[in-house]
Amino acid sequence: MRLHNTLSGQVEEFKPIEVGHVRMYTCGPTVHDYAHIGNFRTFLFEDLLRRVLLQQGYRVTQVMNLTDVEDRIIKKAAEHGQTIDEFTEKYIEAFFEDLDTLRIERAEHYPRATEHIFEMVSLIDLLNEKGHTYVTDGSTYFRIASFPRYGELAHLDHAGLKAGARVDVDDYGKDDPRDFVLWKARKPGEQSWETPLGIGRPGWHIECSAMSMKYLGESFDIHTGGVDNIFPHHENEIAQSEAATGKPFVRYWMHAQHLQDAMGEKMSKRLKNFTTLRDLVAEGYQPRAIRYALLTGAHYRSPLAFSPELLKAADSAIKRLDEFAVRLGPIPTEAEPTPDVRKRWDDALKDDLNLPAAVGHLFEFIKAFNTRLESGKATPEERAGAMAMLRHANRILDVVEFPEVVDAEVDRLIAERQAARDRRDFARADEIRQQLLGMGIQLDDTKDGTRWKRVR
RNA sequence: GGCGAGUUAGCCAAGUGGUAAGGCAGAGGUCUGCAAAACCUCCACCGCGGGUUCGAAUCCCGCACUCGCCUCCA
Repeated sequence: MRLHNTLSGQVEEFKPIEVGHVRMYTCGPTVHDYAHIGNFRTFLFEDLLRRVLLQQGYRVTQVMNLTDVEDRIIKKAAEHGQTIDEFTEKYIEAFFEDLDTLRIERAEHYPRATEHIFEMVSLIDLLNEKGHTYVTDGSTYFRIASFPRYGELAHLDHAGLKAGARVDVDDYGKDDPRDFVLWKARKPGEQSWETPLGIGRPGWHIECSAMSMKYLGESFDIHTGGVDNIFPHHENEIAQSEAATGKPFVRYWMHAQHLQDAMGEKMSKRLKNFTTLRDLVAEGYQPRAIRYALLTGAHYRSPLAFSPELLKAADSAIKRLDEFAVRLGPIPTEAEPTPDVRKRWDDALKDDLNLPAAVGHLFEFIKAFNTRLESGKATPEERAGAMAMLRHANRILDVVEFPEVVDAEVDRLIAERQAARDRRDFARADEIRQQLLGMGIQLDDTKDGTRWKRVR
């Protein structure tokens, strides 16, 4: 298995620290609003990574944080006259609903920042002891000058950082503009925690270090997020984690590219050019088409422009997969996937999660196998293998609807209609077809007889 | 200004040295009581200009354009 590592900028052979067990931390949502589909592109990339690792036989321990204390949350909660918990509850709930809608597998842990204040304070304490911090007006800062390797992940050198640095955009004082805040002193009206560091609240970056190390250890395998997290968030995580433990923090950093709007601009809350999952579902798009579009529309490291056309193409492609399943019919699933196709599929995914290529191989196979089915050459064994292959692929894609095994009533009506057709009573035949359609069953007449499938 | 990614058919997209996967859309055909599906066929000289090579979308140089990051945005 090969994965792209932002640290080296290269695709590298993946080897977990513990043989057969992958520990990964996936940066989760800030629950100040509904997540938009750009956010979900990243979460789907992480779902892909998780599923591929599992399919490769790894045990996976995945942690996804819920950032529930942050500037926007504090501001909005105050505007609503609510506590942080009251305000974020709705969006946390919505987030999990959205994960289900997109069939994103659950991680093992979803730690919340507000429930790990103690761990964060402990970590900051450790940084204090080791001389990486300073305090100004009750806020604690990380001194970047104390961590020479700073900039390694984002490939920025200190000089470059200085050139790009702006002066103090927030209200907190720093010795050096590059430094970042670990603990923010309480400001009037803000929810705060009373700790040995003073009354205040944690900075953003420290939560991920504290929570990832709590659940995964001081060194773990994979840490993911959107590319916008590379700098400063992940860079800061490395600095504070490694400064505290003296150990390598993360071995493989993986980042998903952005989803763009139809104009090719980054989708973001700030630009107000975003779409939520809920909007799309309300517009009548199938969730599985959204899943398919975001997952296969482009390799995860390439930008993807989102458009209605993309969704429509996804919808049609899924229908083709459904149709293939219907055509193979309800058959046993114990068979092994068609070997050569399986190999091409697996190899593509093992090559830095190249799902677009894998899907290409799958469709190539489907096209060829349809030809065999058409000519009547496909053996029952081959059909079983093809079905197993489709199921194998669908363990990653999770978009196909497989035909149900039997439905006696449907079979009876189909037989009755066939009898009508045999005596050329097409009026009766069409009547039965309409009747079944009313039951959500669509009939397809083929050379091999009549097939049926459920329609929406 | 610094760093990085990218430019492949109408749209999306894979492809890192041997003369372009796949999906969507489109055209024609086969099949068919009808419908739908399926199948077959057709549809790209890979941003521009040089260079290396027997041979380049793939390597090198230059140019153009797009996008991202450069302090709390997945």
